[in-house]
Amino acid sequence: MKRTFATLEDVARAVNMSRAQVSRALRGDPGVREQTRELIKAMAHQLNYQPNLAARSLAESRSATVGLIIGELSNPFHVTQAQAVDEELVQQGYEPAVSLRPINDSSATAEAERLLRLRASAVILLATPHSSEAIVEVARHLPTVYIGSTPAWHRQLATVATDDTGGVRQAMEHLLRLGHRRIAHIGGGPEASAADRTACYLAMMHDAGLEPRVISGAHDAISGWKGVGTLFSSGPRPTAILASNDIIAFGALDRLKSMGLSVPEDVSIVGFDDIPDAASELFSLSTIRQDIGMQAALAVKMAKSLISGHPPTPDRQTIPLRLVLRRSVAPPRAD
Amino acid sequence: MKRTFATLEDVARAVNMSRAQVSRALRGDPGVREQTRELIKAMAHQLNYQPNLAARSLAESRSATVGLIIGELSNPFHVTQAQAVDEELVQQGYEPAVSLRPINDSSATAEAERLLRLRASAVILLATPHSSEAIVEVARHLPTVYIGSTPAWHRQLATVATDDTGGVRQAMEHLLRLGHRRIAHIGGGPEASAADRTACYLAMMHDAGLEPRVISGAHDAISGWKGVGTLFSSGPRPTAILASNDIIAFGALDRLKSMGLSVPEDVSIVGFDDIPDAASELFSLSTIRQDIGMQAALAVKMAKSLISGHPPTPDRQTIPLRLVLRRSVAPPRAD
DNA sequence: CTGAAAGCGCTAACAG
DNA sequence: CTGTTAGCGCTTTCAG
Repeated sequence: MKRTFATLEDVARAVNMSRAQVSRALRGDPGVREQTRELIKAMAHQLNYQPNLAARSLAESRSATVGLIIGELSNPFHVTQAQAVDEELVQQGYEPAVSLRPINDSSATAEAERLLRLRASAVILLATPHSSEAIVEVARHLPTVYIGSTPAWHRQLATVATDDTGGVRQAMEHLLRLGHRRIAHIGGGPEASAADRTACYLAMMHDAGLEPRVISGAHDAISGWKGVGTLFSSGPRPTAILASNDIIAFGALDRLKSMGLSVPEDVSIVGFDDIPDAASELFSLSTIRQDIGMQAALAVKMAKSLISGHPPTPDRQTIPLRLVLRRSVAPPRAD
Repeated sequence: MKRTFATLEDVARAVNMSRAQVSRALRGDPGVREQTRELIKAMAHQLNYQPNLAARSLAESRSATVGLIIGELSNPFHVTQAQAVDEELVQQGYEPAVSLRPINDSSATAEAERLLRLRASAVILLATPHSSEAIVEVARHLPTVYIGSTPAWHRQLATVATDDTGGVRQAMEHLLRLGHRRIAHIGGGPEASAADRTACYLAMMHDAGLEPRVISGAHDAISGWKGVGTLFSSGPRPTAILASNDIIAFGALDRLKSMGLSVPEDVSIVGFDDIPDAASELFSLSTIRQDIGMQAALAVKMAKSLISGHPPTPDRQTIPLRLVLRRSVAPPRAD
């Protein structure tokens, strides 16, 4: 079953021309008579010619491959982000090399070396690895764009950061303006994004002269579920909950419903990320939207600069966020 | 910033030997003195040598690349499946080329050609594309393993099928044995897997002399949510619901809770797939487990046969399913 | 066990 | 506009 492919040589012979000319014609190089190009293209098609990308990158001694490493595949936000970056990469003529293997601080080097073997010209890191050291370690190997909240610097590294603080601020201001006073927060794990959100929540509560209430968990549904359990089992009941991400919010929403509480009448709730399901009738979750398309476009643009050897300036850009209001938020019940 | 890499030549020169021998040593070819190999390896490491995979596959005129195309990235089941296949592929020495772009019947050819350019030696299709024609179309291009329920045949195609019927049968038998009589079904879309599940449900209800009740939707949460709305707004209330997959079940569960109904006291519910969240406290969903590891291993094994030119026999194997009982199922309330 | 030589399929630099 | 000539970095005979 070993198939053999048509080569440039085959096409060249068939049209009685040189390999070089065929190559030029097929790649859209200007120096080819239009008529010739048509002929060549037709023959290539007829012979079922597909360029051998390995040969090409060997000859060009560079490759269009850009690695794409995804944080948590179990997090729909990361998956959506990955799709956006992938699409942008393809659009810009790159060949994404996606890795589904979870990468942690210690496997980062191994993954980078894998990309080196593929002669990837850059890598885009989605919210992973967690530590700045590990991020820098990757950047030491090849041009790197990191999308996430962890601060890290290296001459071969550019960062697309999320304005976690600005996002939380918008959400909190809205809740406060509506009259909420007992606002609780269910936080994510130790990653920078979660930590930043929690820190901003605390600061805002403090500034408003209110008593903060933080439940810490991870960026998953069960944390939201448990968090609500804890929040409503003792102490004053919150009238609003700020979740560190949408998944937590979903878990929280679920628990509230099974406790017979309704949203937003009894409790308002705000998430973070605006993942696809947030807009669904099922949740109709107010949340802080991350503009994934903008992130992706910026990340690829930065990768391009890095590849060309001109690190982008600034090497860290922050994408603004905005609050999207849906049915999960209302003024507190007058009581 | 154009980095240049150490080549085999560089290492060879450094140890005063030929490229050929260095190549052999590094790849673990037997014909090398152990001491020499050590020396070479050390030098390669010191020079930070990373083999150029493009050059290798060009020289070998074959590549270790295997494409992996994922059905719906928004479906956690598919994502988990993809990770399992990816891991198995790596374990077997292949280089997965994952595609995040959604593939439909018409883009199938384009995607196959992309893989051809990469000289991928095979492709693994996860529940996509939907039609047998499109699946066969891919197989016409390169050795293909399809994991899913759509029946399709081609000499270069092997299938890992799910025993949808067996799975539904187990679930239904269990519900019937517990005494449920009003069992409703919320179905998925037109794909083969969903259709097979629905067909089996209908057959089982018929055999038991019971009145079937089918709500059709898609394999997403909102379908479950809406389905429950419909089921409980008119007609006799079901005591059990068989969902075509776990996501539908989650949506259903959610709606039931907000309607003040409790699971399993008021309604039992069974899903399909056993995605990671099903086991969570949050849902504790009884479901039909697909053994993802077994699927992945079989798929890669089949790919291997196909690549070596010996199509596996049989070319379609079915993975058995089993019912996993959790808290979402109980006997019907005596009324 | 080791080396020399011949490509794999493509692009690039230089002539016409 | 088109052809010729060199490689890109690696594996693979085929000789020693």
